[in-house]
Amino acid sequence: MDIARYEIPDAGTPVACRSCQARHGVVCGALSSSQLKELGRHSLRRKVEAGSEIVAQGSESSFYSNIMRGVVKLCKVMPDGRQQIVGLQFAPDFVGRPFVRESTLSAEAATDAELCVFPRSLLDRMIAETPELQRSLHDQALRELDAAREWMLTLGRRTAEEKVASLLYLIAAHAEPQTATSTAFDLPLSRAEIADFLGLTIETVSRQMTRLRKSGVIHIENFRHILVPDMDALERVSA
Amino acid sequence: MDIARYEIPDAGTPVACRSCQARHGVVCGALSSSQLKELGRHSLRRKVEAGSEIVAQGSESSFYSNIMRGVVKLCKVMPDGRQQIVGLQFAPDFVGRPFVRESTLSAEAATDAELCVFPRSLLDRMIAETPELQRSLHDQALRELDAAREWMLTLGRRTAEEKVASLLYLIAAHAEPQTATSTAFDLPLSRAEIADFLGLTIETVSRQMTRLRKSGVIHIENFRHILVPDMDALERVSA
DNA sequence: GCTGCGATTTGATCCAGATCAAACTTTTCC
DNA sequence: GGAAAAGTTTGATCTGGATCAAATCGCAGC
Repeated sequence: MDIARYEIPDAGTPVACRSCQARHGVVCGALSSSQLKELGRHSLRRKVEAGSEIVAQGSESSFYSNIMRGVVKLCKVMPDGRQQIVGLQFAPDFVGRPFVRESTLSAEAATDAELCVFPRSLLDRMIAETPELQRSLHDQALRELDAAREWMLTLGRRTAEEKVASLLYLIAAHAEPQTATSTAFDLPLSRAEIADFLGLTIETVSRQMTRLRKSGVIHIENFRHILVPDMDALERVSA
Repeated sequence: MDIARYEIPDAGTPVACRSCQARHGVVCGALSSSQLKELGRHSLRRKVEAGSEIVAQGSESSFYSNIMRGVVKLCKVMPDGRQQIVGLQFAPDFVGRPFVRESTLSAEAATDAELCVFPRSLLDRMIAETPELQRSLHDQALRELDAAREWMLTLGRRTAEEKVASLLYLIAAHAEPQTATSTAFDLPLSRAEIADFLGLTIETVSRQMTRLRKSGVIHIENFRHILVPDMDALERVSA
């Protein structure tokens, strides 16, 4: 198999993926060392900047990726332009839809990110040969399904304030805690993206952020940097 | 393994599951005939009536099921009683959350239904031994994930009328078509359940149903029986 | 057939969040 | 360093769907 055949525009350095060889992650944690080596030979480390599309909605993708660093948003767009973010993925998640070529959603880097990109055909073969890998991907799919259903509850039944608090809580839970109770992080999403995640408008998101700030549940610095002095308090307002 | 150990209250007739032996379905289609026989020996055919709970939110379930007949709704409830239906499952879907014992949602029969119930420990062993079964369940999980994400778009970005039309379209798509364009079916959900699926109130659901009826997109008989003369028209108003 | 009850529809009013509009803040790029 | 552009906040007003209230329908039980 020749890596050039799989080269994608602006694909980055064709080096074996060190992080994969460290066996972390949904895919690489489930592979034997010879499989890791083979995957490494056909992988491209690719830096993508915030906003660039990884997979387009409606397109057929010949690639899967592992997220090495950064945040990826999964997005659905209606013909008239209405838009909904249907998932957020963090390192070391796997990006791609096994078994179906055509994507019903787009994947886009929400922050600057680093991916390990490899050909679909190769991983599909490894999935078929490696029950442990199938299990690992099955497990990720089930975790994503749990998360999606939790978000359905948020979208359908929570108020605007609860929605914003829930999203902040979700993101904070992926950041390093500062102390036992407090956490600080940079929001990976703009107000517009938050609105698209929560089924709100940017104005409503902004107003609810202000509300949370005035009530002391969060501190905001420079729009993007958030400090949560007490995670329990944030959880409480997210209902 | 003794089936009595797994007996559940009011569990129904302990007969081998004929339909499973016919190899249809997510689970049974992936098993060898000896596995089918073993699963059959430990299965209970169980009739459940509309409204009865199959798995309770927050409980630990020792059972999985296959849906033989009927519709099952997956539901999340907030401490204050707000409620969201997060999935509908039809025969021959598999019901249960592999790998995690505690359920974060409840499963409830939406219509009178018939299930094939069997012990978690047995299927977990078969999953570990049978890549084909893992694959089949992985595939169902991914289909459910696609569906969940489609509903996130509906919940977040569609209007009340589009929501109601989308749900009718979804259910109609599971019914036998009458002619090339028209379909008739009995709604498996009450107005209250529809509201809980769509993040609306029963009054809004009722008004939108009336609206769709007055515009000729659907005909309603006896509250529950729906005729869709033109599926394309219904799809159009669901945006 | 009458009665009572749950499910549904219909009507009147209210309000959370959308929309429209403008100011302000930060970043980008000459 | 300054101007334009992009992102965010704030304010005024509107509206789709919620809430409150009542009538109607269909069915189970007597």
